[in-house]
Amino acid sequence: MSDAQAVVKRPASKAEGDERHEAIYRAVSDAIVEQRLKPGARLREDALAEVFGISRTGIRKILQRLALEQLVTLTPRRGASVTRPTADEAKDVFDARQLIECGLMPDVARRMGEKEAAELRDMAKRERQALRSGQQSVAIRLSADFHVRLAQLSGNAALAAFVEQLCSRSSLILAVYGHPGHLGCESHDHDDLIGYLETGNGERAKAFMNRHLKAIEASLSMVEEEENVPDLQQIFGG
Amino acid sequence: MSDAQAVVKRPASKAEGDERHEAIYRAVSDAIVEQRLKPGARLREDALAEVFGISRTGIRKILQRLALEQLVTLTPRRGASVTRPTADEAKDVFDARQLIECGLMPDVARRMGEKEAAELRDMAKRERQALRSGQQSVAIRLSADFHVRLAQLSGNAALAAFVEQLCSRSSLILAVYGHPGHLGCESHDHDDLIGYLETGNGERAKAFMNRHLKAIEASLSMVEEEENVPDLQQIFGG
DNA sequence: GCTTGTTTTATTGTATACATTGCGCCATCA
DNA sequence: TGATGGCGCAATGTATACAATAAAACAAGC
Repeated sequence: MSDAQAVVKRPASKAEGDERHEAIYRAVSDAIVEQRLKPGARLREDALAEVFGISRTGIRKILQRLALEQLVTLTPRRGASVTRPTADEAKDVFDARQLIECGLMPDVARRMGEKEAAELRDMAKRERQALRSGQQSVAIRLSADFHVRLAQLSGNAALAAFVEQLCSRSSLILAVYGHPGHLGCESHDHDDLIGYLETGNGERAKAFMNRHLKAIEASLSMVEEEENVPDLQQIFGG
Repeated sequence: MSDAQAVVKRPASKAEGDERHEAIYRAVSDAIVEQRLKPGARLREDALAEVFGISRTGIRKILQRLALEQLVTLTPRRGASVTRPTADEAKDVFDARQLIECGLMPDVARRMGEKEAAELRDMAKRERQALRSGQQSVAIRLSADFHVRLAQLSGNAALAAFVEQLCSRSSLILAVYGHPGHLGCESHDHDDLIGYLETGNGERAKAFMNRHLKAIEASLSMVEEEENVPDLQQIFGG
């Protein structure tokens, strides 16, 4: 195998295509979760294609994936935009998180080791730091990552993937219904939770997670913003 | 507006494209869930494109959606094939169903009305009939539909969609690890469950669903079929 | 001046063509 | 006779070109 003359022209032509797509997907997904792309923002295919240096074909694939995860909304002939969750959807998402994340706590407590606890504590610490230094985007991301990592520790990949989706959607919900400057997760909540899990107290952790999520949901102001010109609609709708 | 000469050639060129895609998606999805496409079956883009009369572009979109739902596996440069679930995945799926479907039972019992009960009874009846008349594919589908409909009755769209995915995957799992001729759900189990739900006995229904799912999982023979020539792999892997 | 109809433009939907790559067939050699 | 290497084919990955359509800008009439 003569590897001296082999690949010189394009190191990205081989199998990096998939990696690149994955990277672009994460870039867009991160921007949405970190609320740098706000709900309602339009995502034009041409613009994305130019920014990331690939064709519209690849962009469409990524957009469809994001649409299936409910992070972007694909309107026929109108294109893609960051999803603006409705109040109903918000309730469903938090109810789902309550059922699943709480239900997972006993398993997590059972599988919790020193290494895992240390990793979680590090995440919680970085989240607090980001919050203190005013890096809201970073804090939001770390908070979501914390919940996702927790679900992953349960050992159930299917549920972990679903929790990941729910956390991403929660970020959108906070962007729409949350009070500005008030992040969902209280700064020390996550540390307290780690404590319960470390001691193997699954039921305690479950109850705490329940309160934790309820507190986040309660902090939202669920006001569906009314249509700008609803008068005509009401006339015909009534 | 002279509409006499306008559109004569193709009445399907307008907005039916989306409907058509949805129909094709369902056709493939149904074939997989009903086990007419067995795990491991290859799904060539050209072949599907020709069968359904659209271009590969549309087929790829559908294939990617199915891949995100874990019904088909997309191997780079190798194409699509019906997913063959591993034993680990099977365990995760059934654990997830246990947590979610059982957790939903109280809500379902609360929202259960006469109309809903009648609909469920009809589904259960048709399932029994299909089972008796040897229509295995129909029975499998109706059984999955029953569980999905149940989840929908909880009122939580996010969880219902997830349960739908899990049920589809369960069908694949049964195809691989189930005993031939022995369907997952016992014929009268679903009727019993409806009874508990009708009387608003959510906790009873929850416990019954728990046993029901456990019974299905227990009926599987979890033998991972070993690789044909694993010796070399083990030498290098170890 | 505001509304309505028309044209223009910009953006998405679809198909097809080309490049790339994995796989099977076949010849050759031990 | 069996294994190995090369070769051709078939299938996917990607980009681009063309068609369809909705939004917007603009003009005309009430």
